[in-house]
Amino acid sequence: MEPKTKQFRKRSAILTCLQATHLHPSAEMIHEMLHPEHPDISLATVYRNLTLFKNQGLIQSLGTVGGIERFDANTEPHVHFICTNCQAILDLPQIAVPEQLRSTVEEATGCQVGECQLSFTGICQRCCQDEKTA
Amino acid sequence: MEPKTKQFRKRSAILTCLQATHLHPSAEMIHEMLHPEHPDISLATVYRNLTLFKNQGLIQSLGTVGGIERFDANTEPHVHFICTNCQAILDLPQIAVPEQLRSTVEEATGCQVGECQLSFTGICQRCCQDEKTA
DNA sequence: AAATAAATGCAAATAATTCTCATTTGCCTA
DNA sequence: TAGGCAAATGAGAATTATTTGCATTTATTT
Repeated sequence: MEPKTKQFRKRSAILTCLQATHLHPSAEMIHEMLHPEHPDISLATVYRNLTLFKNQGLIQSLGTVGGIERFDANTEPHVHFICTNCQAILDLPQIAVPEQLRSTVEEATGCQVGECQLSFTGICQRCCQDEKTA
Repeated sequence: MEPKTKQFRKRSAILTCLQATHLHPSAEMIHEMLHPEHPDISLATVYRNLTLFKNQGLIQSLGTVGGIERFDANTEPHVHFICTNCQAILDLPQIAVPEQLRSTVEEATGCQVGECQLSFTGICQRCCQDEKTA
């Protein structure tokens, strides 16, 4: 569903790229992934549109890994595994986010809870294998 | 328990400061908190020692909030609330970390799980009140 | 076609963190 | 006690992810 006008071609490309990948990429990763098809998209535009999408609630930030912010087009609450060796971020659809805790937190603290993030860190399967080989 | 030698006075001061606060501070916050008693501790030393403590497992990083890394001397798994308005980080001792999920993750993915982080974001009680007042 | 508004590229600015290197400090040994 | 050594530190430069200013392009509207 290409946008009718050319006005948002680059913007759409950025969002589509993020929606199409499992990599939970950084701005620069997106910029590189787009380069073959859209070599005229600048890194600043990627950053600007990611900020825009974030404010619109179209995407979410997963925070920084190794000092670099990572993004996810899946805004449903779900769990992540972060490899501290290769910086890969994997979805863990096997694990449920304890959504019912939201109200527990609100009652216990008087805070107004928005998001809930659950993530595990460690060494991913691929890196475990590579360690053995090396 | 002041260290026997003067060698680690500054290092100890940094760790003690982090252990004594609930604020989950950044490097700069620690630097400022230390300033009255230790005006001769440089920010670089705070950063260096925090990195050291982290590698030694004496403290943990909570990731970045508003682009700034925050630290916690409590390395036990526990849950946090992060206020997206004032950047405060609160402990949520009322909520248990789902530790048993660790093995679930390992079995489901073949990853080697290290840490588990559960955090809620939203508006803290104080900021909720301030909104009404303003 | 002109006017207007939004989107973008480029390069400079920003800011948290890291690094370099000279200096200080404490410890160990002769 | 003096001298040597290694670790720790301060100061500021360097690094680097991200943001911003501004001129230009692009699309829409009149």
